[in-house]
Amino acid sequence: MAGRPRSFDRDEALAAAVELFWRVGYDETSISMLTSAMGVTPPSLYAAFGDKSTLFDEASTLYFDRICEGVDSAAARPTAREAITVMLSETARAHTDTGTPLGCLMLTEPRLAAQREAVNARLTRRIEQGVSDGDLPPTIRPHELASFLMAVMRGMSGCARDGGSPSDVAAIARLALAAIPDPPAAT
Amino acid sequence: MAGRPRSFDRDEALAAAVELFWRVGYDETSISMLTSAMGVTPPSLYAAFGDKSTLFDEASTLYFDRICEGVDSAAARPTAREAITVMLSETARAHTDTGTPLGCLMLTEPRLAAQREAVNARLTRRIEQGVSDGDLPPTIRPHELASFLMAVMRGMSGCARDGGSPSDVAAIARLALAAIPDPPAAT
DNA sequence: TGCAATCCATAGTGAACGCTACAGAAAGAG
DNA sequence: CTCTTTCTGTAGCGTTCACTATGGATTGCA
Repeated sequence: MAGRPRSFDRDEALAAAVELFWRVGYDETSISMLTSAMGVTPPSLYAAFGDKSTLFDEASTLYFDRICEGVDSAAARPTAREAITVMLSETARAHTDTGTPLGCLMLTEPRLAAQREAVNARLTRRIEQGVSDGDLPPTIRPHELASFLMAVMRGMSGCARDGGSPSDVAAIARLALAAIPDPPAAT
Repeated sequence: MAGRPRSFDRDEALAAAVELFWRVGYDETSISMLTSAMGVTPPSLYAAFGDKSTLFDEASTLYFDRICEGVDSAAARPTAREAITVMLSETARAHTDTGTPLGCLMLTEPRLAAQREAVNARLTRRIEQGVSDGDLPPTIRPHELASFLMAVMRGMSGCARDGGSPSDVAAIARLALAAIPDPPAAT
């Protein structure tokens, strides 16, 4: 019932897989690249994580959870405008962080459309809240604004991956803010 | 000196390659997929177009030329704001055109960063012209606005590929226009 | 009709892919 | 110690990859 314990740290290996998928993408990442980066032989990898697709699911879910923390943290700001401002500037910073791969795995990987849709939904709800709080004008359509912000962040990710400087990416975020109308001044 | 003429139309075969690369992407497109789509056997493909990378260069250049026609056509509008409006709405329409693959090859394919940079440069020049014409305020930085618009269009491409409806994509374009400031009214 | 040139179809190259069978090594349980 | 269980390393499975050698088919030209 006991058996030999595994000789590697599963969490560390998974973190290495996240970094690799993030930097290279799913299709371009081979099993041999994964075993090298994770410090594990193929049979150990398959025993611990299943096949490549299952491993990617787990890795991308781990990544997604971190994204959601950032989204929730930004959404906790008192006004929707502040929430959006924080989200965009934090996105600009993260996408050009030299300590991680450039851009965003969730916004880049074609097969993660469901994650994007989930973030879009959270963003939509926060914007709806902002409308009912009166810090966004009632004329806006929350889902459309959320989709616009998702599009901008995806564009920021692509700009970062193309070698755009942190200030280039931050400028995109700053200009996007100009698209968000102020509410009519309540007297 | 004469020799047997080729039995396929080179332009038609190249157009099929463009469609396939556009729909599937460079890495995910195999030679066998290309030979099927183009109606050509591998030796004929290699004789007519060189290797896969060379074929992609030719196909993406053909695609790029069509993009540039659209950009130039939009840029010919009398004001920069009109030019941008046309460019965004035409992009929204093209990215969801059911007669072609969804999204944009140039904005999607990682190795086409040079083409994106070229479009960004054209856009920057048109915006500079708009500033000097007085139909954009002198406070804007042309390169930043161009990068913002590129980011939005890339986001529109991703939205379309994720299954966003034409009206979803068009809404992104419409909201982006709100980010462009009016010039101070010249009396 | 024969020659030279060019293209096409079959078939297969070596390499890399995702994945796994197998046997030995390392742990707890008795 | 032995037994059982689980992990590890080697080595290789079948498939697909990009790409090409070879030989026959089809043309223009003499």
